[in-house]
Amino acid sequence: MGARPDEQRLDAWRALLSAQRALLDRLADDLRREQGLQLSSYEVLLHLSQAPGRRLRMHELADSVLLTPSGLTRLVDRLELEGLVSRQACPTDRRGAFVAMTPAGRARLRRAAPTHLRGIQEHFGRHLTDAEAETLSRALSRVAQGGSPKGPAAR
Amino acid sequence: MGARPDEQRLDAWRALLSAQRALLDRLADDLRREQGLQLSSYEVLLHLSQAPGRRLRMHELADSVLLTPSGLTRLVDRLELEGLVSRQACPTDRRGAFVAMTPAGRARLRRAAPTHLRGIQEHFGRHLTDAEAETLSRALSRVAQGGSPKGPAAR
DNA sequence: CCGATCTGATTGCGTGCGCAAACAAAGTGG
DNA sequence: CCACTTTGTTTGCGCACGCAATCAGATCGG
Repeated sequence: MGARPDEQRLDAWRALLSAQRALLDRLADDLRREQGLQLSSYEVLLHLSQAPGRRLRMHELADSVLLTPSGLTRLVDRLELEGLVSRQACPTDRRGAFVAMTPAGRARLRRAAPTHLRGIQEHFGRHLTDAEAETLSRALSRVAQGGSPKGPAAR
Repeated sequence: MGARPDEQRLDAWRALLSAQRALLDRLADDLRREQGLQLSSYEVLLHLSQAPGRRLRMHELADSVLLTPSGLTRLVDRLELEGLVSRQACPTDRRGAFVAMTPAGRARLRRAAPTHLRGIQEHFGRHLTDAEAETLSRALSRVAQGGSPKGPAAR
C-alpha cells in the first residue's frame, strides 16, 4: 500500500514528467503563435463541439478540462468576450448556466484544429511505434482514472 | 511531415493529457498538505541533492526543472527565505550565482521524500505492469527530448 | 586598452489560475 | 410554509509563472 516505486517505475515517472512538460509547452506555443489561442480555450471549444446541442453546464465543462469552477468562470468570460461561446440560462434550474458554442466558435475551432493536430503528430505521435501508442493509451487511461491493473479501486 | 496523428495516437495523447493532469494535481496536493512543500521546490531540492557539491548554477537548475530564469529566481528567493538553499557567488564568473543546498534543505528533502515516493507509487506505479513501465519509460524519454523512433531529428 | 557584443541573473508588469468566501436558487424536514 | 442544508456559479484575493527590459560582468575585435 505505502510501498516505494521500484527504479523502473521511477524512471517512467520522470520520463512522463519531462515529456509532458516539453509537450505542453510546445503545443501551447504553436497554438498561441499560429492561432492566438490558448490550449485551455481550445479544449473548451473541443469539448463543446462534441457535446449534445454543442453546449454544456459550467460544472460539466470544468470537469472535462480539469479546471476548478472559478478558473472556468474566468476562461468562459474571456471566450465570451471574443464571441466564441455564449452563456444561456438553464430553464429548469435558474442557478445554472449553459455554455454554448457560437458559430464563430465553431469556425475558430475548425481553423485551429490543423495546427494542433499537426503539433500532436510532430511532437508526440511521430516518436511512437504503433505498439507503444497502444500501450500508452491503455496504461495512461488507467492512471488517469485512478484504476489499477486488476480493476478500479474503491473510491 | 505535417501529417495528422491517427486515432491510436490521438487516444494516447488524450490519455497522456488527463493522466498527467490528474497525477500532478494529486502529487502536488499530497506534498503540499503533508509537507507544506510545492512540487517545483521539491524538484529543485532533488536536483541539488544529486549535483556534485550539492550546488548548481541558476541556469543549469532552470533547465532541469523546466522553468525560465525568471521563474527560478523567484523560486530560489522563496527557498532561500525558508533557509533550504543559499546563494553563493561564483569565484570564476562574478555574474554567476550558485544555488547550494543547506543542511536544513537536505533534512527537508529527506523528510518529504517518503510522501512523494508513496504518492508516485500509489497514483502511478501501482497502475502499471512491469512491461508497461518499461515501455512508458523508453517511449516518453524519446518524446521528451524530441527524438524519433529511428534517432534524433536534425534540429 | 577600449568600445561592441554576449551571457547570467534579476526586476516590472501582466496573466491565468486556485482557494475560500459570498451569493442565489433548489431541495428537505419540521 | 419556514428554517436549514446543499448545489451551481461567481467574486476577492493572492501566488507562481512568463515575457521583455535591465543591469552587471565577461569576452572579443580593433
